[in-house]
Amino acid sequence: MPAAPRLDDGELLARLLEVFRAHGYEGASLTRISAATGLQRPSLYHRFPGGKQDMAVAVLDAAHARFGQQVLAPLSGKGAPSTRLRAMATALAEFYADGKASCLLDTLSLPGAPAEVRRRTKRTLGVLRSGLAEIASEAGFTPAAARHRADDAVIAIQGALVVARVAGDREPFQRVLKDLPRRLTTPPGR
Amino acid sequence: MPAAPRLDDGELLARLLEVFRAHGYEGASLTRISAATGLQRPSLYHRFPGGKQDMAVAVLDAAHARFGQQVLAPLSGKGAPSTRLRAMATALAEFYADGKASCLLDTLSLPGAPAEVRRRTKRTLGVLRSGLAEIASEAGFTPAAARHRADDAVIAIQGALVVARVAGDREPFQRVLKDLPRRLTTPPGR
DNA sequence: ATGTCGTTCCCGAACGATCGGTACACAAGA
DNA sequence: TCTTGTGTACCGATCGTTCGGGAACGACAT
Repeated sequence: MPAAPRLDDGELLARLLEVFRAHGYEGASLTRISAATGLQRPSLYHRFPGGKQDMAVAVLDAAHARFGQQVLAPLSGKGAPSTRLRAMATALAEFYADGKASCLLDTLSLPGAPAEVRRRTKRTLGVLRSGLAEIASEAGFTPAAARHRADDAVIAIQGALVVARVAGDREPFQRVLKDLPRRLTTPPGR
Repeated sequence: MPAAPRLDDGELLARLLEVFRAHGYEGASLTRISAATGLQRPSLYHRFPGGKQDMAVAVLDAAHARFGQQVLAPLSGKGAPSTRLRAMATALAEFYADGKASCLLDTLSLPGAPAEVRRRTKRTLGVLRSGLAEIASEAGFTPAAARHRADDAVIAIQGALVVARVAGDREPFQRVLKDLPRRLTTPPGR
């Protein structure tokens, strides 16, 4: 029927992702978004009738899905837990551009973002925690210990991304990823 | 000599700290700052001629100083490293309101903040890393190992604050603080 | 082939509101 | 009176958003 989009939905969401994760919700002005996508502001409203909040929600939903497929799915595969965790670390490195990119869950969770947006950050963080807890449990930890290990891993990833952004030093992030299997499988007494 | 300020500098900086650490640089609009301090915008320009950037810099400098006195100073005291680290954990808990407050280094390091501001976040993070590395070194680690331990501790603190904000769950933050002494003093093989 | 028609996509222009910032006058203590 | 702090009023620019219309395309009737 109609005219072809200048930017297919996937590419558009990818550009939006970059803007939101770099600048946060309030920092992602429509002018910046317009510049990053090549679409004028009114055109963005054609794609996202709900405006900026719609864009952020779409980005979070897409990231949630991509996270499930690329990062969490390998955890449910076959092979030793440590093998699967190494696969996950590789996926995480790509997801966060080796530490160069910030995490949406961080930048979109400030109180300036709409409640709907913040709720989605909470949801995605929840599935990440649960996914890691499950594999830690599978590696032999009690449920409580597995939950602690998983939280420590999530904390390490998020913290490493903050350090990478603030200090401009990606080495800690890479080390965290490398240590991920040990973190979630090695028993405490060595 | 002259008219007394409605708010002494300390209280003013404390209010500014809350706004900046909650909303980040771009989210900390002068309207929000005005509401939080009770001062009209022109009055803020009287206190900070350089405007918003001056306020952010002043907040970071004050936090840097307070951080040095309340958090880092206990590390140079006497007693076993683990004892000093417990004192530091207590100070950190207060500094971050038990996990309810975000970290300035996180929220003020987004690319929307002026370079001068981001540089200060980098500086403060640097002294934190160095301070922790020093005490880990004192606890018997090689310089390289101490640096890793310190980075892991910093990462854990920052990550725990992100998790606390996103998930509204402060338990991981409290656990990180509790584990701080072990993290920086216990040898790897248990 | 030709002409509309509905649909999809995009943009120029403009809206009210808020942004960061300023000029200036008044109020209060030395 | 002189200095310092605050408030009223206002600046241009940008904020997120809306309106209306033009361009491209498939469908359908002539």
